[in-house]
Amino acid sequence: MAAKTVSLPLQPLPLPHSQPPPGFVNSHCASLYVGDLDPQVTESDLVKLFSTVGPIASVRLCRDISSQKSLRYAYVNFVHHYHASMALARLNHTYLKGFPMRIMWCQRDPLSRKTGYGNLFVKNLPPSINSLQLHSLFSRFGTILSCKVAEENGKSKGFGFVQFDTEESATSALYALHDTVIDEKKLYVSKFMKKSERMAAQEELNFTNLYVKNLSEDTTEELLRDQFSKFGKVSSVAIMKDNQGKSRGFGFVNFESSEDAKNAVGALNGAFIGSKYLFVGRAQRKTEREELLKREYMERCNYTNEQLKASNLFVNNLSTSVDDNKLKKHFSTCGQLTSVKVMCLDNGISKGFGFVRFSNPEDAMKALHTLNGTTLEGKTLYVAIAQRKEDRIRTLQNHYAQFSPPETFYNCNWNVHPFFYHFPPCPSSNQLLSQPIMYQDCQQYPLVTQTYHDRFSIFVPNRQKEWDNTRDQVYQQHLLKNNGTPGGLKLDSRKKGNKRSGPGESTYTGSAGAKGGAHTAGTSPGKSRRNLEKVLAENLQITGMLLENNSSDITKLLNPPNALGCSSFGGK
DNA sequence: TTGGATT
Repeated sequence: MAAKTVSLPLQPLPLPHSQPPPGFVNSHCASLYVGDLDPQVTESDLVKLFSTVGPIASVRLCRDISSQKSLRYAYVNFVHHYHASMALARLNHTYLKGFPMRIMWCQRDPLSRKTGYGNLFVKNLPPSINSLQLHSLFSRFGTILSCKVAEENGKSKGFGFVQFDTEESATSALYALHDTVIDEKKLYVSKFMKKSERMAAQEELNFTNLYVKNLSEDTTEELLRDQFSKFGKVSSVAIMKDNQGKSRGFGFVNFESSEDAKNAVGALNGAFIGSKYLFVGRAQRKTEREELLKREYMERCNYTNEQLKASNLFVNNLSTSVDDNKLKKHFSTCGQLTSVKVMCLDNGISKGFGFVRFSNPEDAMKALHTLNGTTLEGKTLYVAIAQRKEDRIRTLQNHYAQFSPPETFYNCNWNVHPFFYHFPPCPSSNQLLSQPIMYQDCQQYPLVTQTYHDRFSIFVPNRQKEWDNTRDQVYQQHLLKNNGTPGGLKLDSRKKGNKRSGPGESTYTGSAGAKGGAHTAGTSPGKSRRNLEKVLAENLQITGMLLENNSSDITKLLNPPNALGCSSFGGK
């Protein structure tokens, strides 16, 4: 059946050391998972092959309990971690009885396999790329846990999988390698999605049935039909009613065409109909809704409260033209959203800020890092981890307590430096709640480094220059107004003391210091951005080479010698 | 052309 022949090594490999060298990788794990085995592979085949690398403690080939047929995977337990590590480097993707083995560190916790964390799907691979080459191509972006090209009868099926140990590595690889041309084929790289998830995504694109809520009591099915028919042929309208025949405030409108349904969502979601603002969105099937709720619940169970908090983002400086849908569109590029809300006044006009909740904190962090400072409808977005109201009040009160000058500061008639205008004079909790501020504290999120800047600057790190320029302009205008003097301050020594403790002074120092803080902190957006840029730059070079060179050069490029200078055992 | 694992 398989085109390739048995490929046991012809002679035992030379062992560079019988014992792990001092200071070698800290892990004690010496167990490997060996998958995708030929069904004919036996325990003795595995022992024979793996013991060429180092002493083996045990091998277990998993078999069906009743038929005793091989389940095509095994555990190989070495005596030493070092030899396990070496076997992984030398034998992964090599052929045993015609099948390339997929070797991984033994990972008993199925979570990463089940969730698809860091997992990519790659398709449109040229037939020349096998698992080892795919591994080489992706390995520059991080640590690969598992990688394979799907094969049938020894021939590539043109697609494969690469799972990294972090989402960050996977995202870097995706951005860098998607659309790269190899052997005249343009790679397609995406996040791995289970079939059910893809079907659901497809369904989301092709829906015809709409869920309509927030209906006023007097809204009739006829009125709804009238409104929705403006966008295309409506096949049914139903408002849900209670036992007394009273509207339950929600219903369904089904269109004949999915395009019309989408247009209706765009136009009528948020529209004022009857005496209320409608919510209009894709109707979910009952099972789908139940599944979603169940999944959300399960996902929440896998995260700590602190991480869950970090799935919700606060988005400020929204244009009044941005509604829930536009916000959703802008943020859904970073992952699956579970809710989007632009906060509005009673008259439906946007308050200029909103909240975006992702299904997981990783996607929320990606959005925070990639979308903070981006432009939407002409305005520069400010994105931060959302805080609960009570946390925000506490943070702000602490903030003001630290920086507020004595009461006399507010009562005097100084010509105050314009930097001070950032601060309202009376931080009562009512006032704190009445308007959004530019900054929400990140201290609750465990993965974000705490710096002075993180806690106290009201300025967005990667917009720092723009902010500084704006403030300089404000200050210049201020100077002009005051005949070129910095406000004509007449300070006695007491007042100078006050000024030094004033909020504007502290903020200015804090934000200036933040430039260093934001770019040197271990997990800061600055570093992440730099890494990504580096990776992209490297890839551009590689892509350039791939485009220019012929296939033999490409093979060399994709198939560098592995850790021990040995590319594989035969097979090909 | 979208995966996976019982020592």
